[in-house]
Amino acid sequence: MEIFRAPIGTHDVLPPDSAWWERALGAFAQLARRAGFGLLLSPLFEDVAVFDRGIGATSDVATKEMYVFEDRGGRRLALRPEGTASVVRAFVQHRPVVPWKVWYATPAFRYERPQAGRYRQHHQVGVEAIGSPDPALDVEVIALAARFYEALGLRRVRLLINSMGHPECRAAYVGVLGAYLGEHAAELCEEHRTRFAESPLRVLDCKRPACVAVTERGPQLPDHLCAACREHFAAVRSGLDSIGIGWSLAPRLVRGFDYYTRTTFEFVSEALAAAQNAVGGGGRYDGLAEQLGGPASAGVGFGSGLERLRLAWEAEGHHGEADRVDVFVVDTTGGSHATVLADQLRREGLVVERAFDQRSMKAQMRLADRSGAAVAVLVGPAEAAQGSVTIRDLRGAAEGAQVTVPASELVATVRERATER
RNA sequence: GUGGGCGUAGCUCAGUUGGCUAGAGCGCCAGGUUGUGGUCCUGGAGGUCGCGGGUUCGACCCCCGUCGCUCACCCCA
Repeated sequence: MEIFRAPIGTHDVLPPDSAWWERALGAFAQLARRAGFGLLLSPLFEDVAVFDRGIGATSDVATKEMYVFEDRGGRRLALRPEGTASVVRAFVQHRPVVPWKVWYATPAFRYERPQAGRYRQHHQVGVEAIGSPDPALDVEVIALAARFYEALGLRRVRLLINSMGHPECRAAYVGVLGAYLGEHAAELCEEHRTRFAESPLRVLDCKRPACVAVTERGPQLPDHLCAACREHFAAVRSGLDSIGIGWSLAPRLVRGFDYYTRTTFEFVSEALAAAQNAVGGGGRYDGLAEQLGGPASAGVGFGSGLERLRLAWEAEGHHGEADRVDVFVVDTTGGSHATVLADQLRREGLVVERAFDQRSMKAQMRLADRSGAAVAVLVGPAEAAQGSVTIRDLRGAAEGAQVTVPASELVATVRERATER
């Protein structure tokens, strides 16, 4: 019999590692709600065109990394490769009151060769705010991301920001950049030497030393913005300053999706190797809703990869903690008392574990110890006969001490002893 | 899609120039006399040596293929 494995590039997250995921998702949900973002649930797959038109039919993600399939009705669908396009599609479909602020947590799929920090299915949390060009919204979105990383305990995450302008001023810049690259074509890397004209902006993103040397001396995006875009960008930066969020200007930061306008940003972890150091990113996409058939609507958002965040978190020296157990019920009379006692204690809000399969007392005590429980509640023939329970401290100063009390005093006694640590 | 490294118990790995019923540590299970965990001691379960083919008297060890894992490039979270 063949043993099945998770498909290539995918992975299971099991306890105790999954405890970190619970904390991360919980922290994100709380921050998003505090900032007025509501949860959006949307389908994992969409008409391929949503992504083609959304993230740009020429981007790598759309051309060679999408999980495209046909359903039984002949519809061409794709598993979502990122979060934003689906949200904007939902916006266009439902036309909610603006600004529409939503958060999401979702898997994302990209058909590419897996490596460290890169998977075929990864998971993102993010927010989108659609319907307003106000730079205060850019600030709110970026701040949410920054506070999220802080909440996770990440200290070595840096914010890089840039502005790509609106379509007109960007087009003007692309013209200037293209001309400049043409003059220095011979100095570019092998790939871009002949291909720079197809997409001059992509050259800015090239990490090869040759291209970096040329582009860092060339015309810079922020210097070619129109007055309105310049003003918007300045407002975003001063907004970040006003709440103490540090940033670095990254004039050559051009993100992989075609929909970005004006503000673009990326959070990178200094604890991770440069190849996969981006833990989150986003920006404005003021033309995207229109692209998907909706009204002209500004929008801004970000997404963050949970696997990357976990890697960064570990690289910063954090380590996982097991799920906490408050009480372990040991029952040597067959297990029926444990059923009743565990239920009673759980209804009191305590985290309660117990043994199964009628194991020996020694085995149950060993499990109790390994569970990390503060106290064990023991029921044997003697307790069962007299309607009492024995409560034993498993850790702390009183470790090893135990008392036998009437069953009616179970909750009070456990509370008193379990909360000491 | 291209290239490098690796594939032996649940996990981390040993396994001598191919040759006795394939090992260790950890983990797991059970004991160490009277109902009580952590340390210690003893014992036990658990492996088609990724899979298929080839060379050989004989292969975990050599050759070929294949699948998988991993790292890198591209790009991204």
